[in-house]
Amino acid sequence: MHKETQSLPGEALESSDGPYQLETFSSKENMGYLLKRTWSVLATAIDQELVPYDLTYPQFLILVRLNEGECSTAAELARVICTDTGAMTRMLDRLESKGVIRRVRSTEDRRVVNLEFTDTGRELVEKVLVIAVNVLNRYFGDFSAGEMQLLEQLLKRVIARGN
Amino acid sequence: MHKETQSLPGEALESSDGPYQLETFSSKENMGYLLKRTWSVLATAIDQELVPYDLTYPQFLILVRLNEGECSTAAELARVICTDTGAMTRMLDRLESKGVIRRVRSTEDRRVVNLEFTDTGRELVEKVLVIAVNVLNRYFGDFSAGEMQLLEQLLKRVIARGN
DNA sequence: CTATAATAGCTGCCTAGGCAGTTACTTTAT
DNA sequence: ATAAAGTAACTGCCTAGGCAGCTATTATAG
Repeated sequence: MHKETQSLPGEALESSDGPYQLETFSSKENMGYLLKRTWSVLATAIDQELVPYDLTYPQFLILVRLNEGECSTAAELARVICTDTGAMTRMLDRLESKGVIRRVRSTEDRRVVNLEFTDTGRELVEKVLVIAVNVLNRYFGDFSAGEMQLLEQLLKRVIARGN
Repeated sequence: MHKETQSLPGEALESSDGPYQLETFSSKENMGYLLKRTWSVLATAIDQELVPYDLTYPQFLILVRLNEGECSTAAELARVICTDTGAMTRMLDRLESKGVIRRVRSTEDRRVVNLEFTDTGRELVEKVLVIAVNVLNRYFGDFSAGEMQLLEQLLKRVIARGN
């Protein structure tokens, strides 16, 4: 069952006013498409520059989070990255098999596995962080501080609606 | 090999001015993260509303493109969706096995396979189009026309830089 | 006309995320 | 103290996209 729309009796189930209308909806002009494309441009650019380091963009994101120190377990990472623990387990498998992180079972709470950088992992983060910053600057280089702030606020309004 | 940065000799390989700096970079404040989250909010909302129709958001996007009539083959869809033909083949496999589209080998150019809606497929698009419009309106409902236009322009500037 | 290039669709192999279920452990509530 | 609830990590099964390579067909260049 899908959500009831508060339409007039006999009307089609469109209703809901806002910027979009059924008749003028375009698959290449709507915000969903534009957001996906924009993100995709950044992600593929970063991905390409990470190839020499044998890292993907999603893998890079994990390393950055670990490096910031607010997360040290799979469950915490899953929460901040907004993914599930199952996906995270496999993500960490890949990073562990690449030798950039290590799993260390906690002694205080034996359910949790603490994550640590290996030496190569720690060196790697420093190097690849620069890449992400440079790519972002390449694509947002001609944005003024005001424009950055504006874009940020508009996006955060949407995010806030989705919890 | 990664791109050369035009840094001063002896300097770290940061350089490249723009909104972001290595020291202040935050994994949860940068535009890459915000764009991903924003898109994700919309995508999961639409995905959830599509569950009763046994469709996913990516599948929905294909149906909308076919419905708009500018694409009728896998290669054309792959181009406009910005994916590869391999992924598209499998996407269409799923849609065909669900009985919403049909593959019809072309007689003019025997390499191409033309895509057609089945009757159930055609009915389905009409119904689910409303859903996407309503979700977009739900998340952008309090955006003024000017704000929509502004957001659109900012995003398009980034997209334009990535070809 | 024929060799070459380009194109359409497909396949295998990889990363990656969503969902449901499982096991081991810990917290809480009675 | 024990039962119930919650939590961490993991697994299997699904959709989905990126990349490389393949075949059949068509277009192009000499």
